[in-house]
Amino acid sequence: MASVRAHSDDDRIDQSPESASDSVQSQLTMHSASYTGLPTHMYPFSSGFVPTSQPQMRSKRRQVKNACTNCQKACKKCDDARPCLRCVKYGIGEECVDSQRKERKKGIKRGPYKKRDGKSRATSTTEAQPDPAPPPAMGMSLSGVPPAGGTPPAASFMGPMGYPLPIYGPIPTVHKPGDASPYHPTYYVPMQPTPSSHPGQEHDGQGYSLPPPHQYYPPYIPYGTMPYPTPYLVSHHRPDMPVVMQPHAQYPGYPNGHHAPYPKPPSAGNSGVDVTASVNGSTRREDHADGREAIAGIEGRNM
DNA sequence: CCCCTCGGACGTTCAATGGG
DNA sequence: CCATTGAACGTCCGAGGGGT
Repeated sequence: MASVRAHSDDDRIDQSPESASDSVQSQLTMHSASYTGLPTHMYPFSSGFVPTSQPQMRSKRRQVKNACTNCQKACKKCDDARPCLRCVKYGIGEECVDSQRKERKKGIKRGPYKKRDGKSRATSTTEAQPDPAPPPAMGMSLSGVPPAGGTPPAASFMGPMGYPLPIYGPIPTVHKPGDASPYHPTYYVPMQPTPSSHPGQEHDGQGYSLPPPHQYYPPYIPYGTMPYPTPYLVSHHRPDMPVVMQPHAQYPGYPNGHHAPYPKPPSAGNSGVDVTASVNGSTRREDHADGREAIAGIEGRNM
């Protein structure tokens, strides 16, 4: 997941230098400390948080379990929320549905496994860190206590994105594939911009510009008190998308049912939201009768 | 300059395999 | 049975090119 990169213009919220268009930052994704317990979100720290003595390292890229169909088509970053941020931005929240996953092949024969080179019993996934001082991927432990050993994390008590842990919200439960799409209301409590988080920083997960505090401090809602449908009424509280959504009725269906041009997202000038991305219909992949042929293109590509 | 396209790097999942 | 392996499958970064 994800991180944020500051941009000189306030609207960029993406962590990647990628086109502003799809710079829909998926902070939600990185928030859910779900999948493996400890989130391995990407680029968690602004360079300001990373000791300069250490080479800037990218933490692992974090992926959502299941991108929505729109993001999948666009090969763009999605998040766990539905509608995802990108769809919300393009006003196609109602079309934001999980993509369908192929079933994995079975019965594939495999050759004999390579022998381990005799050393560690580290598993492939829990590989013993050869690095004595592994990068502070999280810069924290779940307990909020800085991990023992190694270099002191740059932001020991910060959750991903630098949100202080105690108010970071609940640790979502792990869901297995097939479970109903979990939704955990996520409360975004913005960190204070740091002097070091300046525009243009790459993959630092922090440097986005923040709207005035009154715009991005979400109301505190105790976990569990928000009814499930809420996400459809109130957009995810996040500093970069302080958008109050209307019920789906807000989104007019496409004429003929599909593939009309996405509405252009509101202009950056008036919302502080990333809107540099226009989704202009003719080129949207939804018109994917061509180009990457929508899903077909994806399948064809065999990504 | 902005935005879209898409190749390919990278992450995740999980069946097959191997060892205790 | 469980740990490990490794390939299938998925996500999405980011370069490059077209459009405005």
